[in-house]
Amino acid sequence: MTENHELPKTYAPGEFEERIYKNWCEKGYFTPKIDKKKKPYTIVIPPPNITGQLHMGHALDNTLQDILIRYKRMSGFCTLWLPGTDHASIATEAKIVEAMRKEGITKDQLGRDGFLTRAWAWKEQYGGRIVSQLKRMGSSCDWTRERFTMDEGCSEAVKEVFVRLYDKGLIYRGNRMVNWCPTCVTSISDAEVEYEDKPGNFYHLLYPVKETGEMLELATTRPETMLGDTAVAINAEDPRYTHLHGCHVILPLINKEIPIVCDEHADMTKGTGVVKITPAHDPNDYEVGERHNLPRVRVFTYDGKMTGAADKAEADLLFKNGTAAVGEPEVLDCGKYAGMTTAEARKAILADLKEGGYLKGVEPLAHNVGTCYRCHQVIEPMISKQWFVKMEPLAKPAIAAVREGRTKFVPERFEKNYFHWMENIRDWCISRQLWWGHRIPAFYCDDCNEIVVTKEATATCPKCGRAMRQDPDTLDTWFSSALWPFSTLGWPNKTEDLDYFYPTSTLVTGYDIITFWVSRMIFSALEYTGTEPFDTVLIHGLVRDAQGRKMSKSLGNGIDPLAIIDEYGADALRFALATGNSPGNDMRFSDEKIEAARNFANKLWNASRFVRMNLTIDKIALPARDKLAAEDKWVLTAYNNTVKAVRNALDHYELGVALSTLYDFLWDIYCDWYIELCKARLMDKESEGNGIAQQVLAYVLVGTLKLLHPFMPFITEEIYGALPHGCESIMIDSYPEADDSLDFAADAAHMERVIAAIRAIRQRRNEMNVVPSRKAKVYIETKYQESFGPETAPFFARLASASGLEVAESFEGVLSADSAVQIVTDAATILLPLSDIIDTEKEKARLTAEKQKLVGEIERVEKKLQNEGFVAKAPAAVVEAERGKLQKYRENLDGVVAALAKLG
RNA sequence: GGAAGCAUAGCUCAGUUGGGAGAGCAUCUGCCUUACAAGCAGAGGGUCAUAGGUUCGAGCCCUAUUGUUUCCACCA
Repeated sequence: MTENHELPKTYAPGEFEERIYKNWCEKGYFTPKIDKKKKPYTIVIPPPNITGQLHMGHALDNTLQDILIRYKRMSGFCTLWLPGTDHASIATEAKIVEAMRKEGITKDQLGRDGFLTRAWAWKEQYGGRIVSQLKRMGSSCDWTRERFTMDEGCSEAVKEVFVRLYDKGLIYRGNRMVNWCPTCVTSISDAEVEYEDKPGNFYHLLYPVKETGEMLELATTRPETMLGDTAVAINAEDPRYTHLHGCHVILPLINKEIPIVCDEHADMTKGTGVVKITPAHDPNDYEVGERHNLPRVRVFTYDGKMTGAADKAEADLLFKNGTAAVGEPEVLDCGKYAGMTTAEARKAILADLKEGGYLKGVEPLAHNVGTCYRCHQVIEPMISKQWFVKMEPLAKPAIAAVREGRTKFVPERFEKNYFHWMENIRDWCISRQLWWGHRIPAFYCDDCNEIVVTKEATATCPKCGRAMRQDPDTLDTWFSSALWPFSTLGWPNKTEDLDYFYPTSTLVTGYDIITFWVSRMIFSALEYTGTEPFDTVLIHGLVRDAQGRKMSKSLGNGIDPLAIIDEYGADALRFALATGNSPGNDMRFSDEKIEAARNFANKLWNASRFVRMNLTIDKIALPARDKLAAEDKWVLTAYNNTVKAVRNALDHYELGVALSTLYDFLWDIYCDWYIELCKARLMDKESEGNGIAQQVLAYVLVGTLKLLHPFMPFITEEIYGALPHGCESIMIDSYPEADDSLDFAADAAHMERVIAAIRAIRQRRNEMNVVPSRKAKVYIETKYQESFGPETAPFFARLASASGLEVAESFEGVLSADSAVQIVTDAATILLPLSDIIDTEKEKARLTAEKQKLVGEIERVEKKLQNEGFVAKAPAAVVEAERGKLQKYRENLDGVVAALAKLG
């Protein structure tokens, strides 16, 4: 036990948060010692991007994780919260390229090695920033185990997985339709495409039919793709076009003959029922092309321009020397359009179509177009040679794991999202045309087209012995994130950490990355480790601004968590994020919320200061039960109920509920009532009661601090250190457990009567505008005289402006009705001799109104109790509670009737 | 087109086995009552979106409707 210290007068979190965090680190509290006798509890952090700064989403995510991990640590688990960061390939590369652009340097000028050197320097510079920001939040991560998705171990795991999947036939390379971002110059996966509504036009074109000479009308939103058309489709059932089966159209502008095919894709109910087919630049058309064996003609370059002679020559060479892979598209020399951007080409082509009489009309049309989730530019469907993961065999066990409850989502409804995605899954495009990331471990022989996939850094051709060339592409950043729960614990090696801490316990993340990340971790873990990666996925929502808008850079409405910490303290920030937050729901962050949080911290601080000031004991030990006063038993009962409620809420991931339970207990029960009730005993230094009050005050306070510690780690540690304490730090002390020997429900009822009387007196005095400085004697007529013993007199004096207390069965003949205000509760009638301000008529009216109300209540309850269905079917406890209510109402009514009778 | 969430006090939101609705902020009244004015004591304010249903009993469960948000798919 360290020496107790005084608490400064004002709550100033800036004074102690940093010191406390440093001490925790130095003591090594965050680093678990593997103990086979203890149960492990593991959380792996969702690794923030190295490009990032801490934002409110991180703050929420990490607050929730820290609450769980601290709760479990104090509950005796061997806890590991494993931190780390993500290389975020496309996001980081984009930032570095942008920085280089400002210096006038391009990637090609720098070269791959030069670029990577620069990227690692970037990582060194910015990667640590977010870590130090997490520390300011109070996150109790084990920093000795910090990882990075591109560190040696994680990279090893990535290679291992790639090779295994390739050998198993679950990774393949092929020409497929992919989402292509011409701005980032890379493919992106389906999950990375975001659809946005953009205004556009519907262009009605006319294609001449070769055999009949008629003009066939069709509509398109993207006329610039027409040069790549290799067919026109109609529906076989469409009576309008039966005569065209087997015919051809002449593609305008380039006079190319292409067939009319019958395909289900052509929808008779839409437009003219005719659709142009561009297999190289539209996913649906691609499939039509597959079904009808149509040629694929590419007309766009990978950086968003129209193809020209050089592009055609390059592609033709592949076909000529036989190195073109299956599905390789032909390339068109777009002639006069070559080199134009797609936007320029659209304009030029439309002008030419119009001139040739091939443009029938234009109508405006708002439509949804896919955009890149990083740069928000329109994505271009392209045929491209990429690496894919075959998803179906991997998805099946992942679906079963959740369906069978081996991994649970909280709240459960997110399972539906998960199933929907998993059950409709398409193969995962994992190659990216980027440099920053895990390079694909595939090697090619330029001579004999041999492919070798290996974990080695180099390869020689097994056929001709020539040195092989490594694939220049890197892997989707989520490929390494998918391995995070086990790669960080040492997999594929059999490490002690992996053996003990894996599978992990809880994953905490936002609903926005369930498909990107959570689902991929689940199928990856099942495939490689044979077990699900975590027991429970706790999903939280987004943090929005005070108006409910998403926080975003473009709106400029982001709130910086670090600025909040500077102004209000990390505990206040954590409180504001945790309180009222329910799983899966978005929340708003506002000044009012953070101020309320800070006020609560201040309340706790001052209550503790008060207790500390009055403390002369140096060890906390609950006094013998028979020494306890009624108010002690009352507060201990409430405290014990709070322990139960908080633990129950935490065990069900209802962190917000747990916190508001603590808020209510600390503020309403402990501060507003119990401390006030103790003041009399505390002032009387000589009495036995003084020591008793100290003990109970301290016991309940320290217990409450421990309950609060996971939510507000700094302030609770600081106060704990100033009070008699059992451990060198609150964070390694034990979390309170319910103790039913502290349940004094029967004795607490006495206190409830006193409190009800005090409340009634205050209310009456307030209504009558009696200032607190005017004291009045309190006469209590009651049949519960043992509840209002002489020891309660100071309560009335202090809390109800009483100048004295008299208790009797009746004061008939002592006080007349017009000389005292009559206040009726169910346990007592209270008389206040405030004769000069009594208005008898008003008193009558008030009591009559009360009587009416009580009669109504009694009728309602009686009716309920006479209902046979209710008495027979409702639980006994509910029926009993109703009977209790009825009795209270009746007692209350008797009092009111008697009071009225006295008034005449 | 498919799915999900939300709709409760003026505002922001809690309300988990269905048993007479709560908090914070705001408003009004009165208090420097020696821990705290970032506070204390009180007050007002709600057909729990609408319409049905199940039940002895519905804010909570079921159905439909309206408004709103989000996700997924598609839009030639």
